[in-house]
Amino acid sequence: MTEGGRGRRPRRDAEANRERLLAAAVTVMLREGRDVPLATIAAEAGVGIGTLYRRYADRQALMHDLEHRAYDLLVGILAEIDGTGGTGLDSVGEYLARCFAVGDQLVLPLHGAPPLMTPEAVRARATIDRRLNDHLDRGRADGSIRADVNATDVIAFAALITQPLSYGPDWPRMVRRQIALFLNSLASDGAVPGPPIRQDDIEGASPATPPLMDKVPGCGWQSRARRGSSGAM
Amino acid sequence: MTEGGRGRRPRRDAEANRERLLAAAVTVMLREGRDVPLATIAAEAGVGIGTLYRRYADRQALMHDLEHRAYDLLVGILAEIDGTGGTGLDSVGEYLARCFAVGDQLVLPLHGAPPLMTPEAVRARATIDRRLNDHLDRGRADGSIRADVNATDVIAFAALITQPLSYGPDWPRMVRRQIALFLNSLASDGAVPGPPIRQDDIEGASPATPPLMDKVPGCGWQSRARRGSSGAM
DNA sequence: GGTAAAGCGGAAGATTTCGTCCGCTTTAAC
DNA sequence: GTTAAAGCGGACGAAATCTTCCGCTTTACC
Repeated sequence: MTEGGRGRRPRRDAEANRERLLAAAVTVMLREGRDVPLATIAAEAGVGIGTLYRRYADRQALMHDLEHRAYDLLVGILAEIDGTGGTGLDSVGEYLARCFAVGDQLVLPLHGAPPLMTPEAVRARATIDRRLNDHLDRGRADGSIRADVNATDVIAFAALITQPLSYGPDWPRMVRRQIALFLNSLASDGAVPGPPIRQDDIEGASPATPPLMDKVPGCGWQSRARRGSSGAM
Repeated sequence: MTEGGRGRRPRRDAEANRERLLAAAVTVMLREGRDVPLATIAAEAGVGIGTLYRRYADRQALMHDLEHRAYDLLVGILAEIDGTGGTGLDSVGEYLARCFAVGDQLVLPLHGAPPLMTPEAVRARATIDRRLNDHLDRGRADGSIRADVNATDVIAFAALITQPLSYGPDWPRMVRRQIALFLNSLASDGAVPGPPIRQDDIEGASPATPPLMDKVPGCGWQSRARRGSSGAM
């Protein structure tokens, strides 16, 4: 921002600890669920609880940082795929497969809470939408993808398959089948009812009575403290 | 069980309170997330915290009862559909639409924790699998459904779309599109890679490193107390 | 090396939630 | 109406988690 070149350079260990905290958060939450005590995360990272609180004001701040990292991951995947050849459908399939592969990393911050609205997050989502639409356009041009689906449909499907479900050891195979069925649909020519939904429809809209888990900013996502502090807000 | 006809009949208000507790649990969890204090649920139900604890030993017991109720709901939906006419594909579509419609009720107990293994739960899942396969068979006979998909594929998809996501007010429309795309695939004749997965594969398997959220019996699902009591188990 | 600022760690107090306990109320049976 | 058992409610002690605070350590710069 307006940091200028004035102050002293930040300490190297500080940045390292930040990385370690994020990685530890994923590891521990994968193991014990999203509600692990922050102390457990700090311990996994090998730092004191004070260090965690220095970096992140509360649980929510940590989750937000994880969400940013998740978007980086997705944008990175799309960048890699851009280089690959194949039809538009191939690219979409590759994207979905890779999303699922890194799902554990995404699912923690990305699901269960309303999308983050920071400039970076909004920009990342726009980028993902644009790149996916490019692939879809290419697919329509090369005849591998039907006309009436768009990036939002792909993103919605990706959101579904990257969620944490516990259906046992066969789950990955089951999801692969779901992906195959989805790609099948992209290639077929049946009609999808209703108008396509564009990213702007979602991005602009108010959170409006989401189905679950986000009264104010989050549920399990925000610190359990100060739950009832502001009443009806 | 071996209750016999011996003892006094249970009080009517006791059963009423039980219903009220289950309904309140859904309401409140929908509003504040799965981790609401049990006291909040009791308050919503209009009973004392003591009454809740009389009925349910801990949070997990309550969740299990909710899960049973969720299975009842699904079996009920299938029973209703059996009467309906239409192709096999129509029936599957109707099932998915109704699953999504009652998704809020299902999603609380059914997702995020490994499937319940009580006799009733196992039987309910078997019933659901059987009924869905019947519809699929009928669909294959009437030509509306391809050969290489089975009930497990439908159940997996249903599990995906009934999850709690917060993608704003357009989410229902987006899911309807996903359902349409899925039905499209059922009707098309592309090949799904890999062998179909049968219900037995899942039911019999050990929980085996599920992707998230179930170290021992649950995470947010079990009481937060006694978390670290038994060490490595 | 010396110095000052930044970062670190963990103990301690505050807060929230759990889960029990026991006296009071309601119900079913007579 | 009476009685005894079952059910109810909420205060209370225990336990877990959050969050702050401050003395000690490490780093960047000279």
